[in-house]
Amino acid sequence: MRELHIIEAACCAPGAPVLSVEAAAGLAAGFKALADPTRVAIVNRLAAAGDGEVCVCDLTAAFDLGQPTISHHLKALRAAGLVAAERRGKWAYYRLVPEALERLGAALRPAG
Amino acid sequence: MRELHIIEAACCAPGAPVLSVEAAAGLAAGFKALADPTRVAIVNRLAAAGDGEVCVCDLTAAFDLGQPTISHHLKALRAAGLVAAERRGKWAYYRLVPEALERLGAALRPAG
DNA sequence: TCCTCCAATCGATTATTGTCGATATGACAG
DNA sequence: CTGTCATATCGACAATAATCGATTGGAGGA
Repeated sequence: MRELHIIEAACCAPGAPVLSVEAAAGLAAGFKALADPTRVAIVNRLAAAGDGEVCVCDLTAAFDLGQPTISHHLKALRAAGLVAAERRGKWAYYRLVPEALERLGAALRPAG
Repeated sequence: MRELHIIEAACCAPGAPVLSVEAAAGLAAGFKALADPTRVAIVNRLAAAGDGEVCVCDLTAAFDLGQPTISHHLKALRAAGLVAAERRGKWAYYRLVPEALERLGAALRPAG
C-alpha cells in the first residue's frame, strides 16, 4: 500500500507566485479608491473636463452630498495617487494623474 | 446694483451629466470587487492559468486564509460578474469573464 | 484689521466588509 | 446507505468606511 496516496494528487498544480503580495495590495488600493459611485463620477468629470481640471466648487454643486463628504472623497483619490490638487487663489482645482489610471487599466488588460 | 451678482459666477461651468448615476454605480461595483488584495491575486491567478481555469482547492492552498474566506471572496467576484464557476465532479473551477474586465479597463483608458 | 468665502479637518454615528468557526450541501467511494 | 472530501452558506465579531454637523485654515475684499 505504499503507492496509494499518489492517486490523491488529482486536481492541483503547484501554482507560481504570479503577483507579489505588495503588487496585489497596491492594485487593490487603487481599485478601492474607485470602489464608490461618487468617486467614479468625480474621476469621470475630471476626465471630461475640457482643460483637464475641475474646481471643487463644481463638484460640491454637482453631487448632492455635503461639502465635507466631497472633500473626503477627493482626499481618498489623492491618497491613492489618482488625482492631484492645486490651489489657485480662493479655489482648489483637481486633475487626473493619467499614469496611475493607466497602471490600473493595464492590470485588467493583457492577461487579465 | 442690479448687475452686482453677475460677478459672483466666477469659477464654475454648468457641467454636463457626463456619466449616468447607474453607470457610475455599476463601474464602482466592479471596482469594489477588485478592492481587496486577495481578490486581485485570485483574478491574477485565473489570468495566469494555462488552461484558463483554476480549481478552488488551489486557491485555498495558496492564500493562507480559511476556506470559507476564499469562498466568500469568490462569491464577491462572481456577484460582480468578473468570474464564472463550474462544478466538475467533486471540484469547482473558476475562470475569468474577459468582457467584464474589459468593461472596467475601458472606463480607465480613453478619456479617463 | 475684520469679514466673507472656499476648502480641509475633526468627532461621532451608522453601515459595510473581511475574517473566522460551525454547519449544510453535494459528489464520489466503499 | 454511510462515510469522506470539497465548497458553499450561516452567524458573529472586529475593523473600516461613508456620511454628517461643527470647526479650523487661508485667501481676498471692504
